[in-house]
Amino acid sequence: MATGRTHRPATRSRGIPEATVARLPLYLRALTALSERSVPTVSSEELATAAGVNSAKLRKDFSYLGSYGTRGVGYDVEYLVYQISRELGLTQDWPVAIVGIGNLGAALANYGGFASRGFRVAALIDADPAMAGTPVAGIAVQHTDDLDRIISDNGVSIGVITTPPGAAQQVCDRLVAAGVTSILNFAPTVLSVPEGVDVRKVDLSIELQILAFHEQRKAGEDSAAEDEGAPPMRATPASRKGPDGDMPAVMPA
Amino acid sequence: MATGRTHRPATRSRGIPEATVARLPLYLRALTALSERSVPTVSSEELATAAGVNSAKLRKDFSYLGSYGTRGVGYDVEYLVYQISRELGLTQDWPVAIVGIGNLGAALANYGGFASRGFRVAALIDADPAMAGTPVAGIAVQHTDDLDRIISDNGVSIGVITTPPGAAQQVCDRLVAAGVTSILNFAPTVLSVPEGVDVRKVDLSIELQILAFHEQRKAGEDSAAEDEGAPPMRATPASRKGPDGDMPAVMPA
DNA sequence: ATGTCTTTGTGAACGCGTGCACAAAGATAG
DNA sequence: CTATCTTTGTGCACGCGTTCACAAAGACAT
Ligand SMILES: NC(=O)c1ccc[n+]([C@@H]2O[C@H](COP(=O)([O-])OP(=O)(O)OC[C@H]3O[C@@H](n4cnc5c(N)ncnc54)[C@H](O)[C@@H]3O)[C@@H](O)[C@H]2O)c1
Ligand SMILES: NC(=O)c1ccc[n+]([C@@H]2O[C@H](COP(=O)([O-])OP(=O)(O)OC[C@H]3O[C@@H](n4cnc5c(N)ncnc54)[C@H](O)[C@@H]3O)[C@@H](O)[C@H]2O)c1
Repeated sequence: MATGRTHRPATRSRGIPEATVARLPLYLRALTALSERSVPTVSSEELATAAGVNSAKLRKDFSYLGSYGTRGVGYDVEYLVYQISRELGLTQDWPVAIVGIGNLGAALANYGGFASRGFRVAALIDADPAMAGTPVAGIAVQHTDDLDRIISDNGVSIGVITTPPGAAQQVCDRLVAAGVTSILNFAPTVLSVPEGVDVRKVDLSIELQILAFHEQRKAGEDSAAEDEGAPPMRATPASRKGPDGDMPAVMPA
Repeated sequence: MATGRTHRPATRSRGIPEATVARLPLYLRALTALSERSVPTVSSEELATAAGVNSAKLRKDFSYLGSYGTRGVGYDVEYLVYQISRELGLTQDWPVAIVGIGNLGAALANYGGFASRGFRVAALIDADPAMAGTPVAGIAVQHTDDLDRIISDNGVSIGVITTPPGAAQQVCDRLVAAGVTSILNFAPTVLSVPEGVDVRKVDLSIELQILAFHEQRKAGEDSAAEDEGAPPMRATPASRKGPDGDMPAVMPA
């Protein structure tokens, strides 16, 4: 088992804070909408409202990219769209491979907004031999055996994992070995990757649990002193187990 | 149009930091796996590795919940599973409604891990009349017209939005009006909600763009001085400006 | 009971992100 | 050209989150 980094070391890329990078797509989306309405310029206040952020934060974010605004006027929409697109690397084409074409993988493959910004679904890969050749979203599913070649041939550097949790680490290792350096992981698994590989995870279950936490707090504020059930002192509280298992799948021994 | 909060004011719930809350599900998942292997106790070091975090961070996180560890030994797995579950509100049942049963909505409805931790898909709602009555994942899809009643009848407080972006705000407003106070939004839209309503967003496009940014950086490190294409210098000189009339496009009127 | 050894719980320092508040910059009018 | 007005760009302070490092706490052996 590879002793890889689990956490990316807060790269602080070229002076642009990570938090800012995460907001750039938000600005870009709002700006694109303005562009489509042929709005020539926009103030930081207006744009901030559209993006749902503080205007000072937005100005500071833009200041990391350079001084693209005009005082007294605002920002030129088209110019800013171009600059942010370039900064995010959206002016070039990014071939993406999706591994695990089940419910979620198929939905992603069918997703139109996927390809709208330079991201192109270059390959669909699944371990099920029965799926090989079957077209999903107009693309024939290919078998895992050829993963290495598929990644190389298409120059894929971004991989999307939508396999069951138990297979995620293995798939991840193979993707990385084949040359993938960025992974978007939908499986509820902590992935270990070598230095230099970025992993971002999308975890529906975690999101819901965070919501539930706050939800419980809201409900508990009124009925303050609520009796708690007896905490099991060293007992088995009938742990409910999911059908999916939700296996973290990290560390075998 | 309601002037709702877009940002939750960093509630700082009962002294537990938001960052800690976001990690609790991660710990819970690792602990559940240990529990299924009948591992009785675990040290902060081991658990931290399994969850992919720093051990000091984990201990500090747990310290917010109370002193549940034993020095020299570690943490009792079962007990900790129970405590975290209770803290997250997972000991109770959370009926969830999914609105917009398309590619993504159907995938979510079919997702088993959804129901594995107290979250129960109570209703599927869509605006398409043709879908009304059609069973998806064993549940009949209901029409948007009955949204209000469906939410009330099932006591739904958590709503999931998987409609097209244009419909998201409207659906959100109706959900909130019906009593929903937590929303998980998959549509690429900035939602406005009144105070007291939590919104979390899952945005695939943003994740990919963040990956692309770092990917570009990695690639550009070697081929440093790359010539940029001609940036479009100021398209329209802008005669007419909409100071307040031009709405930023994200929120449909 | 005493000593040793392991691991927790936390004080303290540090760095990052956020938001205020304002001076500088430029547009626009007279 | 000068005055006024708008909006950017940023210095600064503050709070949150992270991490180090270690004393205290308990288990376990003798
Ligand atoms: N469906 C959802 O809404 C949803 C939501 C959140 C998270 N997830 C997670 O996403 C993942 C996929 O979910 P799903 O509902 O699509 O599951 P699924 O069972 O429908 O699809 C999984 C697919 O992966 C393929 N697969 C299995 N092992 C593989 C391997 N080693 N290499 C390549 N392909 C392999 C299977 O053949 C199958 O087609 C799971 O980890 C799940 O926990 C799903
Ligand atoms: N499919 C994906 O993988 C994916 C990924 C990321 C984001 N998204 C986003 O998720 C959303 C849904 O994506 P999708 O691919 O499932 O789209 P889809 O078109 O397949 O499904 C949308 C569904 O919403 C229903 N709908 C439309 N207006 C409605 C309304 N007012 N009330 C209730 N239902 C309504 C439609 O009838 C349809 O069934 C979109 O906003 C999309 O941008 C999808």
